Amino acid sequence: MPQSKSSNLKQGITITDVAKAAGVSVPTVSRILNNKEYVADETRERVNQAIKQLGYVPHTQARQLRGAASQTLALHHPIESPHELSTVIETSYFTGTAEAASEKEYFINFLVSQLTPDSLLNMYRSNQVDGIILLQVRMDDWRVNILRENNYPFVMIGRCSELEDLTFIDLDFENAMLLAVDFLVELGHQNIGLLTYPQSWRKAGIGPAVRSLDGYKRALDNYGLRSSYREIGLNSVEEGYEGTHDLLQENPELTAIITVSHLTAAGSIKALAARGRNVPQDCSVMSVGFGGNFADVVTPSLTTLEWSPYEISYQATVLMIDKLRQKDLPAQQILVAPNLVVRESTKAIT
Amino acid sequence: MPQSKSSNLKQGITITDVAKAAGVSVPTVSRILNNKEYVADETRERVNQAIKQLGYVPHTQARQLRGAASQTLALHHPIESPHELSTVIETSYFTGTAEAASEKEYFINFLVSQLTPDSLLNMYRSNQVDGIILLQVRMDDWRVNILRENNYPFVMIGRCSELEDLTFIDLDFENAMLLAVDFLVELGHQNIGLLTYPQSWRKAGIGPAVRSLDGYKRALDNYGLRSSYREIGLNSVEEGYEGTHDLLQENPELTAIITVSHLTAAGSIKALAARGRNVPQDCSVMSVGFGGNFADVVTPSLTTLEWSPYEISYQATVLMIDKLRQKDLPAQQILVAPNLVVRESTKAIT
DNA sequence: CTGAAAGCGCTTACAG
DNA sequence: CTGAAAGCGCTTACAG
Repeated sequence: MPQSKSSNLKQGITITDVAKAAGVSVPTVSRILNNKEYVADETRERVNQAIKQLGYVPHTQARQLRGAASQTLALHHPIESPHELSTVIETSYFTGTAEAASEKEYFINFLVSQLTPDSLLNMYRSNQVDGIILLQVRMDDWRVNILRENNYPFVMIGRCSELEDLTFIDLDFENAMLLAVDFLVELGHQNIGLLTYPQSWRKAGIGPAVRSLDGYKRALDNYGLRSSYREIGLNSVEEGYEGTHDLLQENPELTAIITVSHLTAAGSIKALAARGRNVPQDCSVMSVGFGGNFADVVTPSLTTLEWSPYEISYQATVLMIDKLRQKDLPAQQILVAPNLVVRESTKAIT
Repeated sequence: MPQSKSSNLKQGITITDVAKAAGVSVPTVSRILNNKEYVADETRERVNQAIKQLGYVPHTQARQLRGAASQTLALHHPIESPHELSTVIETSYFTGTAEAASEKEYFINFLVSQLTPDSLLNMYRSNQVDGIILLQVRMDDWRVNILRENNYPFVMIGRCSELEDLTFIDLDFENAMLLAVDFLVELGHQNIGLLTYPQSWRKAGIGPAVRSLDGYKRALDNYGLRSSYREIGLNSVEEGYEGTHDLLQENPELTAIITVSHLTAAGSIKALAARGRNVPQDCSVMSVGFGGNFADVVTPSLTTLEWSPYEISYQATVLMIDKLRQKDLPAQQILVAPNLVVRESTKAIT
């Protein structure tokens, strides 16, 4: 097929062309495009043939103009540097969201630019999005406050403190800690340490940080055990390494360590090795966090309590779309329990 | 602020409202919005005030309707199941692309649905996208063929065989293998094995698979060394584990193994340990692939030749946008060399 | 420097 | 069941 000049690329086939070719009016074509009733079968067929023959595709923006929705969602993680984003967000968040959106014929935008209250509202006002999925929600979150106030649709992955009428799906961190401690106690462990989220996160009211520590403390309380934890970074092996040294300095009796990321768990195992303690013979290590390939890469492979970011983001996206399509839907609030996957890094006390 | 009913949410402030408030005509507001010349300073100020006061934001779709571009890009990886996508694509691909697009005021869509020739063309015809960034390009790639034939703009991350007038950025796999072998030979290694991409990939003409093996063979030839490789999967520790056993079965003399993913490298180290060979004392292992946290998680930490998917996808997106903005730009063709990061898994022969 | 008019491609009432 | 008319929110020539 010979190529046409690039100048006439943009002016594609329009609905008018189709109408002409089929010998009908434009509204009739529109009706057929939108599967409305009251169209003669014979007409429908003629028009569909014209559509096929001309290779006609409706113009996305024109369809959205009639006061209609943009059919677009956005996913937002509040982080300053987009480059950093790669280290804190799982690929599966993107693919889960994209997949659900695609299935329901929505578009999805991933917001990476610094978002201000104004630019957030503008997303809605400019009809760029119909709804936004919020990640990394704080107990008191400005995004939630402003969207609620303006009555713009959104859902949270995570949750804030005032939840009335709000739709969210969250990982049940508190319960996860209870499960982790239960698991370890059952193996005979009595000295269980924790390497958890940074103190700054907890002070900033970031859910996982607050709830993980709460859950851990509560679990140890239940068993009458002594707590022993460090609040550290979670995105490097290094931090797990140092945190473990500090933890053992403070409490050398530890026979089990819980971490909140697979990276710090790896560091923990390395630090134990450096102190002549093999995992799992001399100390158990388990990680509470997102699944993925990390757990198998570590030696010994990591016992985990894990969530699937794919499933969660997929579900969040479905919640968002349901909410948009059914205005009167009551708020949905979902807490997801993690799956226990026992690998090699934990062992019963003998 | 009291909440309004959801029914009047959609009808936002329009350009007409602004024009009225400022006492000017609609085109005048439009000119100011678009920074055109010939506007009296006094008028401009009055209008800007009205805009601010009303919280006006232009309607995205309406702007795009005037025959204009959609200002939207898409990223496409050809995979059947979107769920699988999480395991083959790095987060940084998304964030690098999203960041570059955002900076240049483009939107970006990540295509996860099964794409057919028709749906691919429809993306352009419906004005959903102005251009597409292609991942995982095959030597003979139907997407490339069809887009080239229709003269629609695209860029590749990777490259096909017929490159005339095509813009791409690709990882230089062939050179990477030369560098890896150079590095190991310099450490005194003479028996260097390779765990590379699946044979099916190579047969399908997927670039990295073809070029990595070529590069490896050529490098060993240069040094007059014997080649010894296995074509395996690259997305699990397991496959590296078994591939290494097979490799050593065939050639027990190996003192160094190159892998093409950090996951298989981890498996390789585990397999060597199972055979009583410690890394790096008894055998060196190095991985040629994407950077990220994996390298540090592995014990011992992995020596790598690594690329940054963030940088590469960022750059690809810039190439795409440049191409769209400057129609007469000549094709850009960029080959990226990997960075050598020496960690603990390689060692000189003593 | 500014406004009246036309039009982008489509959909939605309204007649018939 | 189908078409003529109006309009979505904006931009682009064209006058003045």
